[in-house]
Amino acid sequence: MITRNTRQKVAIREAFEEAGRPLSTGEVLDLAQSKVEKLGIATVYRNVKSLVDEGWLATVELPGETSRYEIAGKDHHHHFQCESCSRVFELHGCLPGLDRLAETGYSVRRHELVLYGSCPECNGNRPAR
Amino acid sequence: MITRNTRQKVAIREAFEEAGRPLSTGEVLDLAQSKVEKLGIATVYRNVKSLVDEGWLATVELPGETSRYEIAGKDHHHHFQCESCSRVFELHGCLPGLDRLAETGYSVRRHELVLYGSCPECNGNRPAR
DNA sequence: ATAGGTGCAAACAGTTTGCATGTAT
DNA sequence: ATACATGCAAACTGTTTGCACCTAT
Repeated sequence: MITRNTRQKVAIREAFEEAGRPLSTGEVLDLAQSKVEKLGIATVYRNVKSLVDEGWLATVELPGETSRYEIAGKDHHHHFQCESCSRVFELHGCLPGLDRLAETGYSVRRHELVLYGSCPECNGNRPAR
Repeated sequence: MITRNTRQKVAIREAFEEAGRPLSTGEVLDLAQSKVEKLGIATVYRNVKSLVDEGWLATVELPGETSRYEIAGKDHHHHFQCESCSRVFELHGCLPGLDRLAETGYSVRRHELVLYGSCPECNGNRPAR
């Protein structure tokens, strides 16, 4: 499928590049609306979906949370969610042996790990925002 | 709050006891409806909530999935979701050092780990259902 | 008898879709 | 020029709530 470079799609891509962390559709809307006044939520959903289809974005699913999206192509990693500001951050690396937690009979294909706590900003270390 | 032992609440508790694995509200409805014909989904939600409040159930949140609920009081553990039948199973134990994945500045309070793959039944080992 | 629970339908939030209009190409 | 994208509103799904009726105590 041919994909046009509309103002809204550019703004959405920039939102991710500038945020440097996984974003929810709501966060994308907020961030991109500062560049495209009348941006609608449906357009955010449609563009995020097409960016995922194009392989430019990857979906980040979190327990009990609305999906986040991050720029694709990164190595295997997991995420951290701040219990105070709800923002999601990328962690690096993983631990070996996680898949061994399953008993005989189960075949494990992948895993997801999420850490929760307080992010550096909410922790007191420079609330920049 | 006083809590009555209605037919529907008893049926819901039994659904969990008989299933032996975390259940979604939809699964609870299906299972409990075989005992209480006209059970409504709102009643399931209300009873599940009150069982959680009473401490009899614990909420199990999974990435990109609707919440499951399990009988409370178990030791720290994680879950397995079958990618074929979508059912969720309980794993036992955990691995040390998971929280070390966070960089300096983050304070980790807890974590969630979910393994994905194929459950024993879907794996071929006796599709009992 | 009566406070609390149930069932149904309406209300809600997040997400998706239909359609007339707008716009990259 | 025209096929694809947008914005708005309606539709959908999972969950919650209002309300008249029901029932465990």
